[in-house]
Amino acid sequence: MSRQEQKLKTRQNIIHAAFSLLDENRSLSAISLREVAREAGIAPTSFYRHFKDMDELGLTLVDEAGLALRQLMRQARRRIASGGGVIHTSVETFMEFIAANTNVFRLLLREHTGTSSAYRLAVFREIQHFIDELTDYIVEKQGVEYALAHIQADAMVRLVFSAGAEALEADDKLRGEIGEKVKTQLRFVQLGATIKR
Amino acid sequence: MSRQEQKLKTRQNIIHAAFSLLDENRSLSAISLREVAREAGIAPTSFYRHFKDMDELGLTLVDEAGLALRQLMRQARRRIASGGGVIHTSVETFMEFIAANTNVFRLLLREHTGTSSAYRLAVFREIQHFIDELTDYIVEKQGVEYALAHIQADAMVRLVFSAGAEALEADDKLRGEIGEKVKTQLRFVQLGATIKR
DNA sequence: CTACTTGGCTTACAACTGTTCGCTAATTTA
DNA sequence: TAAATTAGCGAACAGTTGTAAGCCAAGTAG
Repeated sequence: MSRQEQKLKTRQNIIHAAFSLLDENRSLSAISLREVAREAGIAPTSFYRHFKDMDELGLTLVDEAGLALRQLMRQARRRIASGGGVIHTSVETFMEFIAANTNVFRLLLREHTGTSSAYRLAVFREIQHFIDELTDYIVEKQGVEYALAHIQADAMVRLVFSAGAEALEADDKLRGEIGEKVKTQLRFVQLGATIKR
Repeated sequence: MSRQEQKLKTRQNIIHAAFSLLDENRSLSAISLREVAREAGIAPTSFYRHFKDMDELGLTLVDEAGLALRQLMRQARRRIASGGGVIHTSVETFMEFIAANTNVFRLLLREHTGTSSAYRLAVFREIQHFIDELTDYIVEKQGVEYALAHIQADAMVRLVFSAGAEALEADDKLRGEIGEKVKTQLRFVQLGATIKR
């Protein structure tokens, strides 16, 4: 294994270790450099060969989470194209994402209202990107004017993220109910935004 | 000053000190017992004369915040009774609350998705109470059936809290825009929930 | 007046933190 | 092959943390 390869692998070990520490009781600001190093199987001082400090690692994790979010969007669009209601399919896809990437979603959710303004901003940007894409979709498919579509998309994304937060703590049965509830709420928003007045 | 009075006063000093430490960069889990003691002007060990540990103090703070939230509701109802649109008045009242009790709202928001499940549950209950009250109001005023009213209230509260989170980081001008946006979103939800189908 | 209770203090300790320094061993470059 | 680079390590540092033990002084109860 070449030097570069080895270094990259260790770097990914660190990232993976950090994610695994972000369970339901820990936020980025609550995990220590030494803990991450321990979990990654390296000496504390070796951490510095890969990241300047914990903040730099944290921003990297937020980036990774944002990447996962964008993949989620693409997957949802693929599914919608192959039939099925838009709201239904989107919510189902989102709920599956949360179940499969719990700690990734938890990171976004927690740091969105967390103690580091840099993290907050980074997460905010990722969510904004999410809203923008949905806005374009609504303009295209529903023929709503842009400003209104943006407000609609904003509401929808907020409701879905909020439902996701609730789902994080719920068991399978409850998750199903949460999914149905948020679908109803999204339909309310859609109806309210497109109704002739 | 009697012994009881003195003790109560110190206890409130501690609570006040804790709130003042909960600025934009600190959560409950990020403030230490010693810090609170320092800010309250007592020795670290004296803290134990009033609270078993930081968790007990934290739950007390959440309770206090919940109390403030209920006062907010009462104030909003009073204002609505004396005229003005329901959505408009509610959002304005809420935004004023955030401006005047920033750290209190921040506490609720942060611990809602925070690292302590006890705090999360406590905040969750306060918000649920908020939703229940709004549900009753909707049933009474709009004549919507209970289940539907609850879903509507749930969506509205989530949107308002989410807007509040955004407002926390915004300046006055942006806060105004956020207020207008969430009003529009609430009207969407209301329209969508009450429309004849 | 005396005895008791108790809020607050000082001292102390072990655990943990981030970070500096200098070394080693192995890959890469010349 | 010789020289240079560098990922990783161990030891050590000063700082912070929560909390235990014991003392004191002042309010309270008899």
